[in-house]
Amino acid sequence: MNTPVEASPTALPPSEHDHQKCVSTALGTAEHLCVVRGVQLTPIRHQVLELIWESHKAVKAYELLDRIKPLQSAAKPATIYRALDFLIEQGLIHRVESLNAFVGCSSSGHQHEQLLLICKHCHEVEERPATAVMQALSQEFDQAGFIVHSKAIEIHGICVKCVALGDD
Amino acid sequence: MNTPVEASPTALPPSEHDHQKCVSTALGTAEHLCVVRGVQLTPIRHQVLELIWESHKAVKAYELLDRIKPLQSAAKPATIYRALDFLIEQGLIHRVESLNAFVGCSSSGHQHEQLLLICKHCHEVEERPATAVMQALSQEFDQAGFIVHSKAIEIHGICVKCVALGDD
DNA sequence: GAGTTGACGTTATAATATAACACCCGATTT
DNA sequence: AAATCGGGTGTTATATTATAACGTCAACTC
Ligand SMILES: [Zn+2]
Ligand SMILES: [Zn+2]
Ligand SMILES: [Zn+2]
Ligand SMILES: [Zn+2]
Repeated sequence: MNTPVEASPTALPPSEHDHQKCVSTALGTAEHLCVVRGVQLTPIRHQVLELIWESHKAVKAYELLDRIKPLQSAAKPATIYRALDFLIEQGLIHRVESLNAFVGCSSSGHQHEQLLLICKHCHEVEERPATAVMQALSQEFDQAGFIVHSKAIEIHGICVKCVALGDD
Repeated sequence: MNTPVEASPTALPPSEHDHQKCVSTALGTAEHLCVVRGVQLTPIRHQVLELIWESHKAVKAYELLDRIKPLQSAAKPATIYRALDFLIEQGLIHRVESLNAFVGCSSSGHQHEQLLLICKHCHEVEERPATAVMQALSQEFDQAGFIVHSKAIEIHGICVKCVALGDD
């Protein structure tokens, strides 16, 4: 019961939802965390984060490059990759390994390394804490004697919204 | 053979183990499955599978390309990627998404989409069924209304062998 | 024996990512 | 103030990973 500020950023992910709120919450949290941590959310980094949050879909690095050029005409691959590295380090975005793409983290500052549910139809990515899964995983690691550094749990399929639409 | 055909292919993964047995079991199983399925384990595909099984480490596509050239001097990227596509389709290898690399499947023909434990120190990949985890996952998907097509569960850290050696 | 299919050869290029070095600027030190 | 330092960025080049497109050949089929 510790954080009043970051109540429930994007509990429901893709639906008819107030996406402006997703964006403003994500950016607000990011700004706050960076101040607290004494790291710089520079204009470039902020813009990249904003571009990533334009939707709940995972975005490719070169797509971001194209989209940031109107704002940063000098942008080159390194520009984007450096911003992405920063945002990942700060836990503000996730890299989706199985897509070589990036998606906003909807629980920045909270528990990380959640499940990613990736819809093949609408391409949106839903993040879920899945505590039961994580507990089972911990037991598995203990059994295996494996010391975890990081997890990538990426599930591809059809999201509930698209299932409802009959797209499978 | 003194054991039933697919008894325990590589239950223990990286240790002082009879790796020749890993290899011959994997290749034998592959040959058998391809016959049963009426698909062709051509020389190129067989060689690629063999090269992948040289160790329990995940191997890069271009590494395979270099290593197959002595045998197939005409080999080009497409040669390798086509063989890899086939082997993945047949469930004989896994693509390790977070490494852009490939590793032999130690339970070909059995249940798939297991946990991959990837050691940052020795780079070996251990595959585990982790049934408790998979059950918890299924429940999670039911709750989310998500229809699964495929899973990539990749855990990075230090394996039990390297922990024992004090490398963490 | 014409048509179809699957595997492979070959060339080219696309897509993803990093290395290396230079410059700027603001903060700290002298 | 001058020197120093570090973080962020600009810039060029290159490395790494992956696919597209088209041709050939051999086997199988009708
Ligand atoms: Zn939203
Ligand atoms: Zn969907
Ligand atoms: Zn072995
Ligand atoms: Zn290890």
